Amino acid sequence: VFKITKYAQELLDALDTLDRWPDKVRLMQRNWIGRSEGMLVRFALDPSTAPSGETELKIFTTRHDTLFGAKFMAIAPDHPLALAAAAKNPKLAEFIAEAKRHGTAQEIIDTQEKLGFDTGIKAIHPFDESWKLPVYVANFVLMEYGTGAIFGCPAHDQRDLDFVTKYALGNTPVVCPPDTDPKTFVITDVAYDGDGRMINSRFLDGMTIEEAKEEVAKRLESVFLPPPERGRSASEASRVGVSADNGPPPRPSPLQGEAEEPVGERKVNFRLRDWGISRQRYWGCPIPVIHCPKCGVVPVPDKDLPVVLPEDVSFDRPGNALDHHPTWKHVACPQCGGQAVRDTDTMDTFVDSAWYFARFTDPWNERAPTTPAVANRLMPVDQYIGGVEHAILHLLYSRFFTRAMKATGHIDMDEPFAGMFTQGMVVHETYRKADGSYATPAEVKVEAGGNGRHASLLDTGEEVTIGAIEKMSKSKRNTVDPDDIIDTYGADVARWFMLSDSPPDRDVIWSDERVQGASRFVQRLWRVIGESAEIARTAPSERPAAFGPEALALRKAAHGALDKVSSGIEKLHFNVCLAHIREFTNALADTLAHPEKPSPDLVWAIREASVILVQLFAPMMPHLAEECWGVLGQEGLVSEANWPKIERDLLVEDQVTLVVQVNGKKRGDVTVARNAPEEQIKAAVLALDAVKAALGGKAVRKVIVVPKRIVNVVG
RNA sequence: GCCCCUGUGGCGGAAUUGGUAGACGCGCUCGACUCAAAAUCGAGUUCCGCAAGGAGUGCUGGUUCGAUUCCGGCCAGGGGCACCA
Repeated sequence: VFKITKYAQELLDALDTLDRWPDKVRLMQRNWIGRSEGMLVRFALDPSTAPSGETELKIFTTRHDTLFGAKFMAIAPDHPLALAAAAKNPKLAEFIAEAKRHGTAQEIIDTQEKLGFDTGIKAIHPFDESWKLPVYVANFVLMEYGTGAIFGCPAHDQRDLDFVTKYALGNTPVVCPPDTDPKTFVITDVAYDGDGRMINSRFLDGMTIEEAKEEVAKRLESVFLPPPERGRSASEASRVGVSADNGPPPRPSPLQGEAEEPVGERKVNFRLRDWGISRQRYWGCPIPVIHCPKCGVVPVPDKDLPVVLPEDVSFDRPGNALDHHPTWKHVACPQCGGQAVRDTDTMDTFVDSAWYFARFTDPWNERAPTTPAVANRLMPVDQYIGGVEHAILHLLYSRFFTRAMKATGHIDMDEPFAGMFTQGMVVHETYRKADGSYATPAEVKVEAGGNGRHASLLDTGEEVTIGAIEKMSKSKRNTVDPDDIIDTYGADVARWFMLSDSPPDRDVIWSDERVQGASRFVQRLWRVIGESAEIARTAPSERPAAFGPEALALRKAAHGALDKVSSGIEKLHFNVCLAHIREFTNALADTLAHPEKPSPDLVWAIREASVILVQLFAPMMPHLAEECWGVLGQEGLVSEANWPKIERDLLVEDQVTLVVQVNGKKRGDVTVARNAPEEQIKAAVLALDAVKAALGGKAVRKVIVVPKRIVNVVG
């Protein structure tokens, strides 16, 4: 077991430092760690009812403000007190066995009734020794969380309310919602968990929930009782109740022994549980431990590490193949040399994935898992990419493991992944035949008819219905074969399609029609580059001193695209980048379409543009790009070329077109010099016929000029 | 049940974070080329309207000169956790 819970707070706090992680993933981890602030409260037991001398019941609560709404206590079926009581009560034992049988099944939990069994044990309210609460064993209380025991406050907890309704224990509201008369406020079948003021709660009355929590915590922390082992009488316990209504909280008296413990203590509880790493299966790293009948559990000495799995295993029997292996597990004990056996459990494969990235920084190190100097230089991972399915376990374990490796000196950092990105899946629509069975995309022909799309089987022509778009799976038969894709379209088309069709964090729908669109674009690119290369051959080697309007327009398109794609890639906005590349390709193709013989400056611009174009799509379509690079007569490989330099002055326009609105509605536009003074812009706008018409003779109240964007005339 | 995210044309999706909604593409329509088809090229394509014009980013209120963007309330779809006290 790895004590990941020791790091719960730290793993939670550090989430705030991971500013390049998706909020969604951080939130999921936060919920998984599940911190809640509450109190541990010791309820004394009425000794005459305790099954075997128990003196108290310790519970965890986050709603200590509602202590005066308590109606019962409930303990988990496997709580020690429940087991002690069951030992003397066969009916209770039966109830516990029944509750455990249902225990874990997911679906059942939703529908399962809240059942309880009254043990006959009575707990004493910490603020009133005369107030006795029945202790139930209840099927909805979990031993794994908190102390496995709760106090039930039906008015403000739905589960408790459901429970109480069944066993007729009643409820007392202790928090009154704002703007509600406490005298008429009652709880019937919906518990109130909102904000409000305390009622029916003696010294807490009138306080807010927060104030009440604080008051209860202060009082319970300052009352001491002997620890449970020593045992004590109910009258001793009654000291807790000394705090009379509205009286000051009692102080610990000097008479009380040092060993005494407070009745209540503030406690932070986590949902996160420790990480049990043992698995009874072959596929995992063996746990490097040897069990010796004389020496007990002995770790495998460093010199014998790593423990290697046997390769001659058979899986013809159910159970653990390692355990069945005839020789592997038998070894000499490293301490006494006697006969001993290896642990045949292997580690959870999440253990391996929790630090492989650190190993990758120096996989040649034969002596140690990492070479700290190298790992510290290369880590953390700048950009980690994976599916959301790993948002919690793998990523949390990796964060924990990195901290553990810091503690053991294998790496000197806390967080393994500086940037994190969760990409979507490739999904596909499904096709269902009349008999309900699925057809694969390869068997189906999809046609777009007048009223929507239709699908039919290729061989028989049978109509099939187009079903939901789902994650590709064998059972739904909605998979496409990568080999077929590469044979038909090539890998570059597949890449281009997947990048262009959806933002990378969303699922991409594999659609043959759209893939054909990508394929057409690839053909077009090849033609455009071919034509450009033809012209570019005559380009002057010297950069022209001046550019004509057409050359200038092309250069602006090239550097504009370069600018947008460069920044888009950084932000992982690949689909938008690809749209800009297409736009730029269209601009280049338009220039090439002119029949006249281009002037030298335009030829030079065409060569510049086509080189930039190839470089822009090279990250997405490396094969095509290298071919084009060669066609353009460029040296070496695009993949090794420097990213082109943006000429920023080409991005600045001398003239800007401002949209003109009247009362927020677009009525026209006006083109002015980039730095035109506001007064000049206003005059130009008010002179527009469209503006005059829209105003309909009304006086202008205000003109709002947003530089380089918009002018709004308010009439 | 609790928490979170997302709703934009027939479809996938853009929109410099409050400033021309629909970039780019798929599909569709028309045209050119062709005996014909495919491919290619050109034009069009949010809706209503012949048009002028009007409406429009799930619905509904609000803030603002101006809202897909911000705020409140609903509705729908998806995801996470799930008897967590």
